[in-house]
Amino acid sequence: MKKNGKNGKKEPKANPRNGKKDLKAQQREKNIIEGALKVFGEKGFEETTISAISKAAKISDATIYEYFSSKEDLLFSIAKLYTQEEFDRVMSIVPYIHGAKAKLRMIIQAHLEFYENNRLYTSVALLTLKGSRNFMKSEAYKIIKKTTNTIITVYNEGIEEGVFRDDIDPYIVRNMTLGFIEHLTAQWLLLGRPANLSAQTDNVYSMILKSVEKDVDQNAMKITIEGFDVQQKKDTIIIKAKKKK
Amino acid sequence: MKKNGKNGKKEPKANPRNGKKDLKAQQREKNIIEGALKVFGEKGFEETTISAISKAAKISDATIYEYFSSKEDLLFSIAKLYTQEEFDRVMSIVPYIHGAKAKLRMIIQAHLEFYENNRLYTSVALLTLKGSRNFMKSEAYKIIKKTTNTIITVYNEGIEEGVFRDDIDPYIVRNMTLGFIEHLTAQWLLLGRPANLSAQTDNVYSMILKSVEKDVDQNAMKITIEGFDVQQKKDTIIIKAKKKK
Amino acid sequence: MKKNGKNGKKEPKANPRNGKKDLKAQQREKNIIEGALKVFGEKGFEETTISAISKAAKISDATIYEYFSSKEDLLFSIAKLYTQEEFDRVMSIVPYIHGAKAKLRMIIQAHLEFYENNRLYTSVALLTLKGSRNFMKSEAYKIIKKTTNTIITVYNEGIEEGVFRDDIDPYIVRNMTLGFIEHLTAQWLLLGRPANLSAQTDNVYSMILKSVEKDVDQNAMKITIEGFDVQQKKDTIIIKAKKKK
Amino acid sequence: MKKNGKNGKKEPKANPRNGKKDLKAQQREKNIIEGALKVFGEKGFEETTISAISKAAKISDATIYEYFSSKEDLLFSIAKLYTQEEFDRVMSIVPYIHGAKAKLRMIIQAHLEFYENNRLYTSVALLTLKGSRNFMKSEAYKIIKKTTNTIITVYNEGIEEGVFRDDIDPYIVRNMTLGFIEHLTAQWLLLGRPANLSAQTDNVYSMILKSVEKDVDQNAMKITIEGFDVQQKKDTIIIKAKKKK
DNA sequence: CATGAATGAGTGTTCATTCAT
DNA sequence: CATGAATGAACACTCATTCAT
Repeated sequence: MKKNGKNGKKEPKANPRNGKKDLKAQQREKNIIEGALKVFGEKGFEETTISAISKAAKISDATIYEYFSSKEDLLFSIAKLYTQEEFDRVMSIVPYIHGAKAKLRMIIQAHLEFYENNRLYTSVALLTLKGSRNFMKSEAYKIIKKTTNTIITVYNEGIEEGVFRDDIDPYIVRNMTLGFIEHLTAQWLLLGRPANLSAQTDNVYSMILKSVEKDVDQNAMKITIEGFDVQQKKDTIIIKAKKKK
Repeated sequence: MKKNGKNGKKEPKANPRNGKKDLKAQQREKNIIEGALKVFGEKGFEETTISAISKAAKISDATIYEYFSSKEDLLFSIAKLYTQEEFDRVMSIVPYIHGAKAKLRMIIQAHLEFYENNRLYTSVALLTLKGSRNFMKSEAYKIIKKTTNTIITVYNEGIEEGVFRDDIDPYIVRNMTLGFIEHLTAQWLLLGRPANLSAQTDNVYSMILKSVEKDVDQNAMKITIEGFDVQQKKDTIIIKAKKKK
Repeated sequence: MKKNGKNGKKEPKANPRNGKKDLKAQQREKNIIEGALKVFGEKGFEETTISAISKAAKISDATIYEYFSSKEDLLFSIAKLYTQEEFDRVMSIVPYIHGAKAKLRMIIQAHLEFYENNRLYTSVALLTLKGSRNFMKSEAYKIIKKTTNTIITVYNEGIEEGVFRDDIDPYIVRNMTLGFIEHLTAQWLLLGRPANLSAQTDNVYSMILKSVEKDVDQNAMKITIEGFDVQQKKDTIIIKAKKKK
Repeated sequence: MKKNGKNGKKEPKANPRNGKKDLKAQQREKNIIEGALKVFGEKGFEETTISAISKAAKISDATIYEYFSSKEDLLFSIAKLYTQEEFDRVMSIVPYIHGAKAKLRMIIQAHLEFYENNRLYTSVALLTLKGSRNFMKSEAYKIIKKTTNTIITVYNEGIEEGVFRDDIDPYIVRNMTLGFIEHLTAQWLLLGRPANLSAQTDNVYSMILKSVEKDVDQNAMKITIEGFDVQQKKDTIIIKAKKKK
């Protein structure tokens, strides 16, 4: 962004976010976002021109500015919309999932499926937004954060439930989970490998699970054998006949 | 990239990569890369101007084009140089590390330390290069790939050694490892959390290890008790007295 | 002006006002100013496009920005150049003119001739610059001011010499003089009346003179009549026969 | 003016200047003009947006076009309204003023007072309208002209009355008078000097008067001396004894 | 080699104006 | 009438890149 440096965040002229916003306008806004998504997704931010977006949305350049205050605002608005929708979708599923492990799996699955089903958005999110120094200051980012925080919540639930280790910083868990998912997704996006993203759900889930679940260690198996002394060590069990008196 | 760029990979006018390249030239090239690193690292690709780089390197705009064919070439060259150097450094350590686990740990440590000690490059690598659609086609990317492939090599070594599970796609392991590391690094870079990156080495290592190491499961313990039949299941051991004949 | 609000006064890249500035550059700068003068003079500031100027100067749009930091800077630079040149010209004449009245006349004549001989600049100065809220803050304006202050100097000289009234605020004299000249010039410019501007020199001069010169009152005429007593009052002369002894 | 303006003087859609124009509409038109005056006065023509005016007038952009055919039309309409009102005001005073000198003074006073009391309009008139190449072709300009012609009328009256010199082109007198007044006003407007504009009435008046009034020359003093022939020339009086018969 | 100087090509954003409702 | 919404038409300014010296 260069030009017109003057302004800062300036409400677009005709985007009265006053709830009732009539349907045509709402539809048009959606249209623009779809168009923008398409172009941003294919070309990236800098390579995308407003004119290309307006063409894709079949409206005029100027009209875009009725709905969004700048090219960047438009970019961030895509994230806001998609993330909010996805967040709502996931949240609506949550009540049906019981247990932290199942929730963890669900989160992974939801992410992978979402990315897989929204290739263009994925491109925007992983290639463009992640590199944006301004995105993190944006409104949209807050929603993203809310979403990713569910991983922390679920992890903590798992600790409560006694299924997850309690010796890891939850932020690290989130880092691992998202890092894994996003890196995998990026490979899928750019290299086409794996071919099927959501099919990786269980692979990802099981690996992360290994990292976070409480060890099913031998302490969990109390071995008693009549007439024998049983000593359980880390990875050795010593069974000796009881000494006769 | 817009402008003039008739582009097409075009050898820079006066950069005879003919081995003997005199020292002054070599030094100057290094200079330019340092300057570019500084500016790219602070502003990102699009916000960086050639003129800013030339100022930082204390040479003229035109001279940059004696050494690099384009702004993008310069960007990628940074990656090439840094990655190569880091790769060499790591490779020089390898012989002193024995065992796949130790090597895995070393790779994680090397990455985190490198990122921590090269903040500007980290910024370029994670924020700029990762989002570049052209980077993957570049010469520099091949070197990166070579580097990241060591993770796969090490993982395979671990399988050979019997310390890593053999039921995971090595690419998934690489994805997890790099995804984890890079996500963590990005958080450090952008949010300052964790404050100390390389200090996370063991946390990261242990979590990844959990995911990939061979289960210290009961199969690893062959239990035989004279006079008894021992059946080992996943987490149950059934010990019955042998039937007398 | 819209765009790029950021900047303020930013030295154009390649306008090293370092004295020696080679001739080609100097010539080119002159060229641009001539081109700009032509277009500004014909169309006014807002109606003028940089592209029209660059066409008139037979160089590229971008080159203009090598010499001037903005469209407005270019506009003001015209004034700076012309005023400075004219100021120098007038100053070189001054030594040859003696007496405040003659100097006043010369100033009027110089103004009218200059305007008449530089119709385009006159258009820019009277129609465009005079309405510019920024011009008064510009460097160029200072030179203008220096020029117009000569009127005050001359007026004060006239007071010293005893040819001008000493009961008028010199600033008012300047206002009257310049106001008269400029209004007349504007009529000439826009309506073509009077047809010949500099021919009005004496008309203007004599009218202004009437306003500022010391009354040629009866004190200037010493009346003596033999055999009579003559008393001269403001507008009465009393002549009485001398008393006979 | 750029943009859409297919222009061509085109009657505003819904401004049936058919006399009966209802009061609400009349009021609204006034409203718009007041709003426009405020914004034009503060920002100048190009910097002023229709939207800013509509905001100031608390109506919609489109409504402005119901009353005025273009931004420029609106600008000129301000002048028309103000000038007409001022003209009417002055004309209503005229009958009470007798003598060309007094009228001349009144005109000067009226101008200065009007400018002083209508700072915003003054700004528009002196900074914006005076530089407009189109204004002179406008309807509004005719009214202005009618107004300024009173100076000529009064001057001619003065000649008739024998109080003004008859050897000056009346247009020159108008030029001097208006030039003086406007230059002084511009200084007041932009530099705040003089602090009090209308207080300059007498200064201005007396200076202009000096320029135009008939010399209180010796012709005004009829000298007769018994027994002598008195010849009065410009600044010489020749008194000769009458020839004895 | 190094560079000063020139420029082609590009684009986000603004805003006066229109018109369907 | 009043207006919300849409848009066509413009343009100042930037910068990567080239090339003569």
